[in-house]
Amino acid sequence: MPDIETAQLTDRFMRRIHAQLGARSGQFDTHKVGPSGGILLLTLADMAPVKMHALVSAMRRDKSQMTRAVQGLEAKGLIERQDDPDDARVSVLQPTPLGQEAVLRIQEAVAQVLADILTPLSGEEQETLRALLRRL
Amino acid sequence: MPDIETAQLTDRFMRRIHAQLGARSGQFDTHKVGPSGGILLLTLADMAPVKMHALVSAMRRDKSQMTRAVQGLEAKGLIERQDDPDDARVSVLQPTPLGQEAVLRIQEAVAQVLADILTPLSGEEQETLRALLRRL
DNA sequence: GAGATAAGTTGACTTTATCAACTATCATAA
DNA sequence: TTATGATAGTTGATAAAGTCAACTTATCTC
Repeated sequence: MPDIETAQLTDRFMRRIHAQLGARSGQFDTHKVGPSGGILLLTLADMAPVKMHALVSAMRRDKSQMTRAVQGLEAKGLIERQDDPDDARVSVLQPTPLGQEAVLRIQEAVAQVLADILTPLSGEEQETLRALLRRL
Repeated sequence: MPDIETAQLTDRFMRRIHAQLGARSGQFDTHKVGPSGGILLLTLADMAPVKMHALVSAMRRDKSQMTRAVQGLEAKGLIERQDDPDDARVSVLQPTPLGQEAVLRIQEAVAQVLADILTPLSGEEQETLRALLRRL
């Protein structure tokens, strides 16, 4: 009884979110951070102040990719980095006020899209889904 | 109560599957179809015989991308296409015997990875997760 | 202090995704 | 029945993400 379906379903789910966000990106992605930069920014804001390697493992991205993504957000003035006083190797990241505004807009858009996609499920079921995913 | 988390969790989940499959791809991806070609092949086999546009909407990919992916699998001798007698525009796809073997190997690998990642959940919970995703 | 390890960065490259234009076929309705 | 519009698939060009290895600088451990 091999479970392939879960992977396929998850893939589809992700694609739907992605597609719907793309469709309305003009309305909220005022800084053109794109889907990848978007989730990064949200997660970063959520964890701020956060060190890069923490983000890398939290988001399961390659560190080289993270470097470039962070540089992008930094160049747009959405986040800023400080040196960690305890360890000269690490950068500590956090959103700028401008970044915070962007976060709010993106959050709202994502929440809306998600609410939209999740409508087939009751509130309770949505919570169940979240809870299950959280445990993985 | 904006739900951002579900998107983040799903993203992470997908990345984990992806990473673990990549790690052992040498053991099962004998035709180098890659992750994208892999899921495509599985889905295709699952729906076979299937028309391209059906695959496009089932997998939520761009049709141009689908064209190229299909050409790739075809060039590797894993799938074959026939003309639909009822409509000269459409191609009907299905795996070749060689493709079938590949499907089995990939299925096994995906199932294994998934079983691995889903261990924190009980069998019942895994089924719940699948059921919820299926309804989206 | 001498490796061994970790945090980031950079470079080169592959894989996916996106978007518009185009061909060929089919569907319909005046 | 033919003009019009839609659909299936292909191609081209380009952009966005991901991957992998090499490298620098700093920290840790013995």
